Amino acid sequence: MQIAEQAKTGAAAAGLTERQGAVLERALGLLVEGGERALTTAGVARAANCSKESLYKWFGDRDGLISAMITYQAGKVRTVEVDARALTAESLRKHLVAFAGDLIDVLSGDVSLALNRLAIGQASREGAGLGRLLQERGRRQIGKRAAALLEAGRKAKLLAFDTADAAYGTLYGLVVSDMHLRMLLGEDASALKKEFSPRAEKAVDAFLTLHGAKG
Amino acid sequence: MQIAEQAKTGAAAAGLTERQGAVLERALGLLVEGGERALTTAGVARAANCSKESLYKWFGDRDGLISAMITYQAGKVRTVEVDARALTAESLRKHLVAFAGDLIDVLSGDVSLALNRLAIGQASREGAGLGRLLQERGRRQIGKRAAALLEAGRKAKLLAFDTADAAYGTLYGLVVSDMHLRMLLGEDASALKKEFSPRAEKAVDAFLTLHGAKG
DNA sequence: CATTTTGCGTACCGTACGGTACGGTTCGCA
DNA sequence: TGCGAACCGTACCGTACGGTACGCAAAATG
Repeated sequence: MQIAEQAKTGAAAAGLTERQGAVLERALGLLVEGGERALTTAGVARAANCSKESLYKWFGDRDGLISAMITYQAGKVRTVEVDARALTAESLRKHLVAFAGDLIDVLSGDVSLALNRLAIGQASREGAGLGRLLQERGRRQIGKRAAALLEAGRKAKLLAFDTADAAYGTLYGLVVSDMHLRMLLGEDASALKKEFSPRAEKAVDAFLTLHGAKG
Repeated sequence: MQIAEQAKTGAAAAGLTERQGAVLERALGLLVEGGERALTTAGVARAANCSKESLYKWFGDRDGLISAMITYQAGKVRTVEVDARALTAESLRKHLVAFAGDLIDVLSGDVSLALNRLAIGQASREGAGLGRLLQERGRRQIGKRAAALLEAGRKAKLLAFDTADAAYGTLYGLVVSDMHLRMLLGEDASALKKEFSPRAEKAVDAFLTLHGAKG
C-alpha cells in the first residue's frame, strides 16, 4: 500500500478522493486533446471508467466539474521559495531569468492553454466566474512568487519601484508580450516558446535597466 | 470618385452586398451580447430578418459566416498615417502615447473581445484557422502602424533598436501587460481600461528609456 | 405581361448534448 | 451470512443546434 501518496498531484489539496483526482486527470486530458467540444459528461465518464451519475454526485454539474478541474490543476503548481539573504546583483538577475523561464513554461503548457481557452470561451456567456477562479488560483501563485522576489530585491537595494504590482506588470509584459495571446489563438506553442525563451534574458536586462537601483 | 463611399462599415471592403453587411452587423451584435452560444444560424436569421437558406447561400456554412464577420470587422479599422518629416523627441513621444491609447482602445473594444474569444474557443477544436485570420487582419494593421512609427523614429535618430518587430514587442508588452488576457477572461473591460490608460504614458517613458537614442 | 431570380418564413431531419433513472455488481461492515 | 452504501453501465428524455427542403411573395428581366 505504499503507492498511496504517489499521485496526489493536488487531489488532496482540493479535498478530493484519489479516484476523483484520477477522473479530473482524464477530463483534463480530454480537454487538452479535443478542446471544450470533447469535454462532454459522457466522454469524461467513458474515458475515466466511471458513470455519469457519479460525476453528477461528485461535482454537481458540468460547471462544477470544470471548476474542480481548475482547482485540481492549480493544486499541482508548487511555488519556489527564495531566501532574501545574500542577494547579489548577479543572483537576483539569475533568479529573475529563472522566473521568466518558468513563467513562459507555465503559460505555454498544454493544460494551462486548454483551461484558459475554456475559461475565455465561458467568459462571454456567463459571468467571469471561471475566469476569476483561474486568475485567483493560477496567477496569484506565480504572482506571489514574483512579488516576493521583487520585494527581496528592493530590500537588498538592488531594485527600485513604486509598487511591486506595477513592477511585476512591467516584468510580465517584457517577458510575455503577446506570446500568450498568440498561443491561445492556436499558434504553435512549442515554436513560440522557442522564439520567446531566448528573449527572457533580454527582457530581464530591460527590466533591470528600468528598475535596477545600481545605476 | 473621391472618398465618397468612405466607410460602408467595411462591407464593400470584403466584396459584400450592403444587405450582407447589415446581416454581419447583426451577427456581431449577437456575438457581443451573448457570446458564441448566441451565434446560432437561426438566431442570426431571426435577428437580421433573413432566412437561414440565404445565410448558407451567402456564407457557405457557420464557419464561413464567422470568417466573414472577422474580415468585415477588420475592414472597419482605419490606420492613421504618420509623416516622418519633422519628428522631434517630443512629437515622437506624443505619437507613441497616442498609439498606446489607440492600442488599448482597440483591445478593449466589445467586438474585438468577442471575436478574440470566439477565435480562441475555436482554436482548440480546429486548426488555428480563425486565429490566424484574426491575427492577420487585426494585428497586422496596427502592427504596421507601429512599425512605421518606430522606423520613422529610428530614421530621425530618436530611437535605437535591432529590429522593429522586437521593439514593437517590447512596446506592446509595456503597454498591455496582461490587460488583454484579463479582459478576455471576463474582467470588466471599462474598469481595466481606466486602470491601464494612465499607465500608457509611463509605458512609453519606459520604452523611451530602453530604446531612446538620446542618452 | 410572362418568366426567372431572389429571398423570406417555416417546417423538418439527424445528431449530440446535459441531466436523470434504473438494474446489477462490488465492497465494507456487523 | 446478510445488509447497505457506493458505483458502474446503459438506457432514456427533453432540448437545441446545423443544415436542408419547400411554398410563396416580391423584384428583376425579357
